[in-house]
Amino acid sequence: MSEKLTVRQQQVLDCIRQFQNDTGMAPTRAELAELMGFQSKNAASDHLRALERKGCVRLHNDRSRGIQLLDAALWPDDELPVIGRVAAGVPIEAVENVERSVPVPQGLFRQRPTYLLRVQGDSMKDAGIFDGDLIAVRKTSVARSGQIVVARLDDDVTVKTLKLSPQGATLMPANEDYTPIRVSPDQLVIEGVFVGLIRDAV
Amino acid sequence: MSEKLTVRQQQVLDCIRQFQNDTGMAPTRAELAELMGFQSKNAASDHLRALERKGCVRLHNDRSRGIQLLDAALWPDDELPVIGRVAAGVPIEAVENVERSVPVPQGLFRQRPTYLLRVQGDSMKDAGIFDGDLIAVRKTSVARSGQIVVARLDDDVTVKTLKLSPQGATLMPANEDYTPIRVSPDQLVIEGVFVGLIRDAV
DNA sequence: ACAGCCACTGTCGAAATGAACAGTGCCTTT
DNA sequence: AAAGGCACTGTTCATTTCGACAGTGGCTGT
Repeated sequence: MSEKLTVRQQQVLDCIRQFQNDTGMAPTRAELAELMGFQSKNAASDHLRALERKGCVRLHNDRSRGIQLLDAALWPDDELPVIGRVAAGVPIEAVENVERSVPVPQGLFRQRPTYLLRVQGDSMKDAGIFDGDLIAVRKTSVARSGQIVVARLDDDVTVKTLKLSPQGATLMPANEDYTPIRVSPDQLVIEGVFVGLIRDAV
Repeated sequence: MSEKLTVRQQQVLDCIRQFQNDTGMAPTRAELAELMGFQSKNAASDHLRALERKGCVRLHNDRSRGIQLLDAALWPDDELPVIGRVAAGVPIEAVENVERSVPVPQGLFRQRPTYLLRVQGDSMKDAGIFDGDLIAVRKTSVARSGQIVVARLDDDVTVKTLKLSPQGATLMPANEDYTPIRVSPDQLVIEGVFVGLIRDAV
């Protein structure tokens, strides 16, 4: 996107955000200078111009407190694809699999998901993951023991809790009607890790 | 919440919110008058004073654009408040209860939620609602049997499945360690219905 | 060495803004 | 019938606020 901010500029931006959070309005140049400890209001002006140039902020000419935070630019909420049924042998993110797409704002989940996956079956119901739920998945090929992962097993995509032990890897369901699946490391392909869940009530 | 607004006052409030959404700042009295079609900016001033008196807005003296939208009026288009701990006796949406706010895009849930509620306890774990989850709640005072509702019982807020029968209402937990709660209709206050869920993995 | 960015101090005038004062007419409640 | 809230018009005035101009010193890349 735009240029990187200097440390000072980031501080100024945070300061503006804080002020706006507290008072519901943007600071004037004088207030900003006061908050940042500047002797001159022009220091604030300079910073604002820099922030505008770098695309973080929009300044409305001749309007008091005319500082509009362009957080949309900083935190773009892109549309994430919803992966429905995954066809055998096809990469999980292939277009054929995309059911629709949903806007997911930055910050909704602490870890940014790469895509959403429509859950099929209730093998994870004791972990609160139900048939039809959307799970937010961060694409990665490594996972720690205990994480809920999206794994591919012989062209089949499944969601399970990963257990790693000296004896090998196990994919644990969270439903007593299902049995754990032992896998050899070379057979197991991690597609991503579970970072969140979205459920839509009927 | 405080006093009811007149139609005109509601229009003014909406106008302010719209302006703030578009420009990132509150309107001046002159701008507000222009937007509302007033010939005199004092008309805007009068409305602002009324809105302040009714608790919808806070006016910062002698500060330009010093209009701070309060509580319910504040909640911008797609930012929903997250209600954390609910203090006894306090309306559920009171500012004191708001933990933070989270952007929730239109269309993420089929029914638009009014707010998000942080779940405490695991009384609904068999329904896939876990401790710490955020549930999306649509504010309403009526609910159908079988819906998951947010109910208030003697200053206590609880999430349960509502069962209505000729004998009365029952709040059903989804966890065998908890027992159903029978309530008389006059004792039961429905705060809203469950329309969705957001979970953030650690 | 010199240009260019960064991070400031200090001053000034013009435009933007809030707030107070003085009215009007229409309601509703008492 | 009087009182009070609501919804405005119209005006003036003190402040606030922005934006432009004039400088300083440090640091970085070329």
